Amino acid sequence: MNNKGNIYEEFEWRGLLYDATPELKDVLGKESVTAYIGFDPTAASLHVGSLLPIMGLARMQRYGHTSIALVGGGTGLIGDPSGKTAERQLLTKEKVAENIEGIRAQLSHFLDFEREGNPARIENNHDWLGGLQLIDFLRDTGKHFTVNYMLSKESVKRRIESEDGISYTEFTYMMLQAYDFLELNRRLGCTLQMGGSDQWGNILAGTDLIRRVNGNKAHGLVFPLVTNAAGTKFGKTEAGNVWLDPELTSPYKFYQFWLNADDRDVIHYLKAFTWLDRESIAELERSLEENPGAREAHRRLAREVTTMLHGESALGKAEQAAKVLFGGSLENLSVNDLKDIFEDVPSTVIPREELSGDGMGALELCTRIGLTSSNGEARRLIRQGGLFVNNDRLSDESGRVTAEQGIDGELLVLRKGKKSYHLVQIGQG
RNA sequence: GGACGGGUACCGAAGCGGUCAACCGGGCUGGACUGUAAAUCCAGUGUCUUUCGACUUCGGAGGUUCGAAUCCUCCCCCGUCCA
Repeated sequence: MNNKGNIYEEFEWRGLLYDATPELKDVLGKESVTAYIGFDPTAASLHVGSLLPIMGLARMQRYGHTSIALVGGGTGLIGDPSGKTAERQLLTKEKVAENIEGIRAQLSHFLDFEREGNPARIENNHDWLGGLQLIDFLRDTGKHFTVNYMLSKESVKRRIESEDGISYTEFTYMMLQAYDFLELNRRLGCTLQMGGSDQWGNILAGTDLIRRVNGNKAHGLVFPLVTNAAGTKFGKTEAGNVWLDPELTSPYKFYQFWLNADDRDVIHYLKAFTWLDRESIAELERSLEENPGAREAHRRLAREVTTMLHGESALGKAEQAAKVLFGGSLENLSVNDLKDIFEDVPSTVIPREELSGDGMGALELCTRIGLTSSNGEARRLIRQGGLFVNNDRLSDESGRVTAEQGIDGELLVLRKGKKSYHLVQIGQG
C-alpha cells in the first residue's frame, strides 16, 4: 500500500512541511490514512495559491492514502476569521452554491475519483451542518470548547485586540471546522486534516474535539505559506489573481505566470507544484546555476503545471503563442494562425471605413480600443517608444494607422510594452 | 456627551492665501541593460490639446477674497484621550 515510502519525508524535502502533530510521521509510515483539506467557496474559482493544498491531497493519494476534498458549503456561509483583520462580508447562499460547483470541477483535474482502492472524494459540509440543530450543537460540541481555549487561538486573539472586534458568527467558525473534522472522522474514518499554515489553530481544535468526543487520535499537517522572492503576494500579477479557471486566467497567461517566476523561487516551486522527482529537480537546479539564461527550470515548471491543469493541447498553444509573441516577426503567419495564437488577447472590431484613406490617429486608436485610458497616456506611451503596430515600433505620436497596414488587410496587432497585446479586427460594414 | 488630532491624486505623506495639477516615497506604466528574470538606471504617472494654454481636482455644502488645498461657517466621516 505504501509502496513509495513515507509521504511525510516526501513533504519534508519538497518544503511543504510547516508543522505537523507529533505522531503523524509514525502513523504515515505504518498505515494508510484518510486525509482531508477544506476549500473555501469564497470565489467561483480557486487560484494558484490553492494549488499547494490540492497537490498535497493528490500526493497523499499517490502514496496510497485516501484523500477527501471538503468544500465548505456550510462554513462558507460563515467566514473564516483566520488571517483576516476585518470581518468578512457574507456571501449569499446562491453564490456559495455556485462557487462550489466551480471548485468541484477544478479539483477533479487533480484528484482521481476512480482510482482502484483509494478513490478520492469530494464532500460538502453543508450536508451535516445544514440540518444541525442549535441546541444539539451546543450540547454535543459547544460543551467541549471553553471560551478560554478559543480566545487563546491566534486568529481570534488578533481580532479581539483589533478595534472592530470579531462577530459571534466568525468566532464560532473554529467550532464548525472542528465539527467538520469530527464528522469526517465518524463517517469516513478521516484522521488527518491538512491545510495552509493559517489553519493550524482550527485544525488542532478539530483533533482536540475528536479526542474528547470519541477518544480517537487525529492528526494535523500544515503547509507553509507560498512566498516569492520579490516579497509580493504569491499568485498575483499585474493583471490580478491567477485563477485555475481558464475563463478567468487563460492557459497562456497561466503558463506565463510560471515562466516568469523569479530565479530564486523556481526550484522551490518545482518541488512544491510538480511531480518531478529529486534527480530531475537537481538537474534543473544545475542548469539554472550554469546557464540561467536558458531558463530550463522555468520552462519545465510552466510546462508541468500547465499540462496538469489545462492539458497537453492547451500547453502546446501556450508555447506556440509564446514563441511567436516573444520571437519577433509576425510576417509568415496567416490571419487564422494569428487569431488562434491571440485567442486570449483582447480584441476590438473597428469598421473598415474608419481606417481607410489616411486612417485613424494612433492616439485615438489606442484609447478607442482601451489599450490606453486617455489620449495623454497614449501620447506618453508613444513618446517613450512603447507602442508597436504589427511588432514595428510606432514612434511618431501624430502617426496614423490605416487598413492597408492590416495583415491581409484584416488584422492589426497592437502591442504596449513587451507583453500587453491588443488585436484590432478590421470589420466590414 | 466633552477635549484634542485628522480627512490631499492608487497607497503613504508634504503643502497651510497667490509662483499648486499640488514636494517626496511606494506602487504602477514605458524605455535602456538582460534571460519574457532580479538588481540598476532614465522617463512618465488628472483630462483636452501639446508650444503656449484651457478645463476639472485637495471629505461635503456654503461664504470671505481680485485670487483658496490653504481663511470662516455648517455638516459628514475617522483616530486618540476624558466621561
